[in-house]
Amino acid sequence: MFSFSEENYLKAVFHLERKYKGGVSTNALAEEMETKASSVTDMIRKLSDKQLVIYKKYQGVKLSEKGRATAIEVIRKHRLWEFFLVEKLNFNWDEVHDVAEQLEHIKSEKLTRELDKFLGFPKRDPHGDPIPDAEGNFSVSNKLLLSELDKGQTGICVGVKDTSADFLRYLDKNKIALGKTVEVKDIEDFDNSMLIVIDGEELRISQAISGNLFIKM
Amino acid sequence: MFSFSEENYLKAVFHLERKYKGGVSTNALAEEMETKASSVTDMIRKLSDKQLVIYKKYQGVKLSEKGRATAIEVIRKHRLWEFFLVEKLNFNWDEVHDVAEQLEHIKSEKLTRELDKFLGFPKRDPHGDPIPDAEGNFSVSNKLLLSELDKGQTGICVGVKDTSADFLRYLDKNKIALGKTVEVKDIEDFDNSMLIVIDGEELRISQAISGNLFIKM
DNA sequence: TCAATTTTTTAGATTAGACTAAATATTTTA
DNA sequence: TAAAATATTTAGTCTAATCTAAAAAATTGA
Ligand SMILES: [Mn+2]
Ligand SMILES: [Mn+2]
Ligand SMILES: [Mn+2]
Ligand SMILES: [Mn+2]
Repeated sequence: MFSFSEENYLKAVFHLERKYKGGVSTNALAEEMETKASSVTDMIRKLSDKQLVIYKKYQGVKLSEKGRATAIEVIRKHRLWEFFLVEKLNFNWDEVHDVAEQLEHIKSEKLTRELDKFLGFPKRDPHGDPIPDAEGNFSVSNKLLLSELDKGQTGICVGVKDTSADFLRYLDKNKIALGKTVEVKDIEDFDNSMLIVIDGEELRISQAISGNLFIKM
Repeated sequence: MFSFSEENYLKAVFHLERKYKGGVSTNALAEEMETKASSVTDMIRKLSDKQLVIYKKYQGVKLSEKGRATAIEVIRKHRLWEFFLVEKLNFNWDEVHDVAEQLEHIKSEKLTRELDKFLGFPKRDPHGDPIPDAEGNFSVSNKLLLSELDKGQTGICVGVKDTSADFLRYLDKNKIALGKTVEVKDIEDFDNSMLIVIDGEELRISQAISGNLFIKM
């Protein structure tokens, strides 16, 4: 059907559309894909010819319905595999991304459907991101960043914005995990660092941390 | 590490070495890979440059130790994934090959190791072929073809030579499965067809069938 | 508003892997 | 043992996906 590269571009456009509502720019896409703008222009043309994106020169791209469905299907597979790796194969949540980047391109409807069933139709991946169902539907919960909480407020960790291994291992090291309750004890005006309580233990975290942890109140 | 194409060629050389002991010819490889001899020559050069095969012009190829280890690793993954699909995801044995052809190229040592463990270190894939262990070791049992049995002899089905969906579905339809006992009731001289007994039922099979079913006595 | 800066596209190359057609080497057979 | 047949390699082309450098369009801001 589509090449790995085409699928990766579609996924990138999908993720960037949240931020760039009026159309995703060539440069934004080049940065996301870690490639050159000229390469992006080439690929955009190709995706446009295949009716996967809507493109007018110098105006950026948007996903077509077909492009969006394809992107969501790839994301569904990525997250299902991440769930599989953590739940069944003893992977830690900081180890799954690169493998899922490969597995998301395996083409087999039956495989995806049966994997989903085998895993019990999970709703969220190990990083708290929603897993689209077979029809491409997924919940967008109204979570907020820990950094947006005020002193005295309490919430539950439900996801991470940054999914880098470094950040995830920091969280592991400090016993911060999805599902746990955090309370904002104090906020330092100077650097916006926070004193939080988690598992009854006090912990001081920088804004680099609180700005990458999703909370539900 | 290596491209999908390189891995597929190595696998093909590995399988063909059984038949062509003195070196696998360009044409044999071209047929196995369903490609042209000229493409094979190109790839052989590349594999030779990478020290994966031993090659002298016009003399065919053999795997180097490094090439053999790589081929075995790919075959290990292929068969582990086939086992996974049948045992955990409700695939039938005639549906697994194409998906395994994709999955065998996923690069992650941890994934292979943990999948193996998760599956309970299986020794054989759904078609009766041995699954190499993490060190690349696997048993080569001395099975023979059903067509080699004489009238009156009995054996257990342990594998299939042809793994095409058509053949496997024929076996399913006729209740022939690995592990079952077959008895050769009669052999027709004219066309070598056999009258066999399986599950207490008589069945007449052509040589196309008996020549593709492995038996252990 | 128009020159400078930034963004995007175009032009031209490169690499992997495949193909066709032609050349050359090897093997078979008369 | 020399044609004939077959197998293999070489030469040249093609496509997908990438790159660099240059050109062109859009945006910014003095
Ligand atoms: Mn991921
Ligand atoms: Mn994830
Ligand atoms: Mn197979
Ligand atoms: Mn198999």
